[in-house]
Amino acid sequence: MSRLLLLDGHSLAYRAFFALPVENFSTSTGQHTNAVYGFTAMLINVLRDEQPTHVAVAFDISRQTFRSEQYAEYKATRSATPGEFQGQVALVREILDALRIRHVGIEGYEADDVIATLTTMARAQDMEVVICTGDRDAFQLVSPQVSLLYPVRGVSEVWRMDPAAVETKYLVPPERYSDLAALVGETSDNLPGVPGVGPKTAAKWLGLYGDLEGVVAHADEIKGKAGESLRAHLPDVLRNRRLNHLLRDLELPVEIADLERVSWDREEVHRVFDSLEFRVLRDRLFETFETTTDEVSGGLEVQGSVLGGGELAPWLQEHASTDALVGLDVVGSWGRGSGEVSALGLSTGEGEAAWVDVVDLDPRDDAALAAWLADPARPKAMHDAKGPIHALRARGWVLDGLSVDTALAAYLVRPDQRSYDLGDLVVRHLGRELRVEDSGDADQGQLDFSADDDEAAQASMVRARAVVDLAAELVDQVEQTGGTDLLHGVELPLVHVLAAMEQAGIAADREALTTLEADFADKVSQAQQDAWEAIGDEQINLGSPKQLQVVLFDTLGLPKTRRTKTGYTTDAEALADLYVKTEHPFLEALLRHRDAARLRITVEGLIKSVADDGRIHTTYQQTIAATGRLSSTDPNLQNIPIRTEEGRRIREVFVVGPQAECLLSADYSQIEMRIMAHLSGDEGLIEAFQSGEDLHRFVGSRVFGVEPQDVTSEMRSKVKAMSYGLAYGLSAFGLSRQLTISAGEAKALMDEYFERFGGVRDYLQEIVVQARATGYTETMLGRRRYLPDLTSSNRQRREMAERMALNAPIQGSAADVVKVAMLGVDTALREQQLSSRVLLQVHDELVVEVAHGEREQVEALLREQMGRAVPMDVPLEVSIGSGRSWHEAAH
DNA sequence: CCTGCTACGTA
DNA sequence: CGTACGTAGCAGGT
Repeated sequence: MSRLLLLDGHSLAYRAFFALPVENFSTSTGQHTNAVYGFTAMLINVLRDEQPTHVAVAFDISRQTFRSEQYAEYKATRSATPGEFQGQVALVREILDALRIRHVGIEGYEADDVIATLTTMARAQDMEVVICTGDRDAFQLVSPQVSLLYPVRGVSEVWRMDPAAVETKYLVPPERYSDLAALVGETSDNLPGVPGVGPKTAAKWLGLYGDLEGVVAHADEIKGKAGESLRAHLPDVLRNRRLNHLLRDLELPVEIADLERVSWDREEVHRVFDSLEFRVLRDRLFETFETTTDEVSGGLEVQGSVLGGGELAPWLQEHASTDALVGLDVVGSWGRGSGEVSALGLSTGEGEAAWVDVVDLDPRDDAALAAWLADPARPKAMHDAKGPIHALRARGWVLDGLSVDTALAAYLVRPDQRSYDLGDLVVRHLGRELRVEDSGDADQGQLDFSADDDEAAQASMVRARAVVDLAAELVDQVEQTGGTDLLHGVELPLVHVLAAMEQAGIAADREALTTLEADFADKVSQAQQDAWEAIGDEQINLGSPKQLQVVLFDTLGLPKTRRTKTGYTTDAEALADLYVKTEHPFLEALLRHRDAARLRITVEGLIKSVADDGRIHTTYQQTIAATGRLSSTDPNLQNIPIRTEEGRRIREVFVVGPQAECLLSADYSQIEMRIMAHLSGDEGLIEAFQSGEDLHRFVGSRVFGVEPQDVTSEMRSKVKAMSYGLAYGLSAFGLSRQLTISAGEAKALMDEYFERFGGVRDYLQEIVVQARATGYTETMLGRRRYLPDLTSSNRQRREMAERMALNAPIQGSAADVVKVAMLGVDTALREQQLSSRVLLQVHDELVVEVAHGEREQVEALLREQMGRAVPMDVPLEVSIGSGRSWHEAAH
């Protein structure tokens, strides 16, 4: 039996809007999403519970309808749509498009008329109909084959209204509901009914005289006050009835057949849910429908088996001895620069597969495997290879010939995804499930392996197969988006460099760490004492913003700070501001406590991450930052303090290893500004860098029209803030706030800047124009970032996307340059047979551990490789320092 | 135990 | 109303 589900998009979204607190639902770009969320959650539930074969969503197009033309006051009492709701309907439509659910709206009519018409059409084909709406007018459509889901308690629950339920609630059958509503009136539509007549009286009359026509015909016979009132308001009643009657014969642009459920657009679903930051909802969507819909055509096929001792060498010979790509799945564990392999799954593109438990390898297998892994002429496809590389290496196997990493390829195609899970990619790009294709042939584990082993083996071989298939698809997509050079020339070779850096780690001075921790802990308790004392010894938790707010704004009655979602901010800037105003000693102690607590926590984290070899091995993430930068986790070594004296003490604990001579830190000076100069081609800025003059002094002299030597430090810091701000899409308002100058002064400063450096202005404008047209920005090496929000009708989202568009090519090109430099440095170290090693990358800085006697050579090599990483119209200046610790090496 | 929020460190 | 990250503790939910 076919079943049509009809939803009233506007009414449900509107209900959701009021049911879910708007402040709890917004994206990082500030888009409110409570209505979209509520609607989508409800849609998923209803689809799951009703299992419709056909679906459509009806929308009101505008408030002007034939009803408001006939009766100007129709719905006139409804208050203006809240600003936070506006725009969310468009997002609901985006979700529906992604789910491939048709939505219909007809100018001049209401969603309910569309629903009534579709109901009539579906009934003509003998379909069941389920209507989901918060509008009571639709009760008139209910019949034995047409039920209605009416949301209650916000949107968390629905009541199923069938004829019996309508009658129980309103005392009349559904076909009389409009008559009843005409008599009683509908406040929300601004349709006044008969004063003094409620549902009970109306139902009684309708029972007596059959229908509204009968009631009207016998109006004279009805006694008492109610009868009098009815006769006085008959015109209203008739008007109500005319207006609440739903039209069932609109001309619609769709037929019932068009509404049949089809598989959704996976790519689009991910994109839309990503942009709305609906993680839980996305999971629920996939969980609920993954098995019930048929958008994936099945699992993956492999013909393979568990190999025993002595079987791997011949298998490799037979299936992996050409330049055809082989998928490799490493089973094991890894992290913090090391790992362990327990098994390997392999598969050819044809699905010839094998699995081996590494303990089963005999010496011949081991040798054959080692040779195959290390052979650059035997191309391998892997997914997220860096971890597996650690695991293989720990077993003595070196990997070469990594020709595709599917995680990296997927990252280049779409760099703004939150994860590149293999299963997701398989479903998304291959339209298949990451599981074994059911062939009905259960004769896989012929040997005496346990079922668990066999299952693990099958899963691993399927992953290997998935990786080969994905590799082909993704390599194609990378090629189409111009990323092939970036993939093969930069990202793939970089995997090995990063693996080596992680494996090396950086030596830590444990004693110094312990001393620091104790030191910071003392400062924390001292500050805590002082803070508590300053508020009459009330021992509040200084780390709780909530408790702080009570003390600051209630107990102490200090002036309120900037609002946050949950109250008033207690951030350092605001507290410092309050201190200037009030000089309250609590604030000084609190700020001191914050600083010390933060440093202590950083040190504690570092202590926990010192490995047995006395070194800290971070993990670099190569597929996280949408701009192309690396990120560092567990621990993050890219945010070790440097700005304050106390913070810099932490850098003293990162030291040269016992076998090495010193640490060397090499960083690019003003790389982002140089990239801006290069990309914009601005003559003034290029001249600034070629002149060798201090950049900000040079720019300051142009902007303020004075000689470079007459640029004051105040002038210099202003243009410095502006220069950097420009790369982030800074506005005049933001500049004024940051420099605490008037908006007018900030505006004048920016105008003058752009007047002097017109190329920069033109470039920044052009980036946004270009990105809006193409949908993406590009770095110097062709790394793309897609920014669909550039055409959003929502100003906040659009402007956010514009700032991202300004920044992405600059930050991303800098990332490109540093990555190329890392490859160059790595290669040069090897070619010159040096044993010095690159240990850390901090965006524009490389930290190298220099082996004895290599300092000068390494320094020259760094200058050379970093300086000429990518040819540019301005010189890339590298500044280098060395010392026993990272702190000493800073310069 | 998980998640969102606030706060804050780096480039 | 300035981009890109990662981490930690709190608070409130499960």
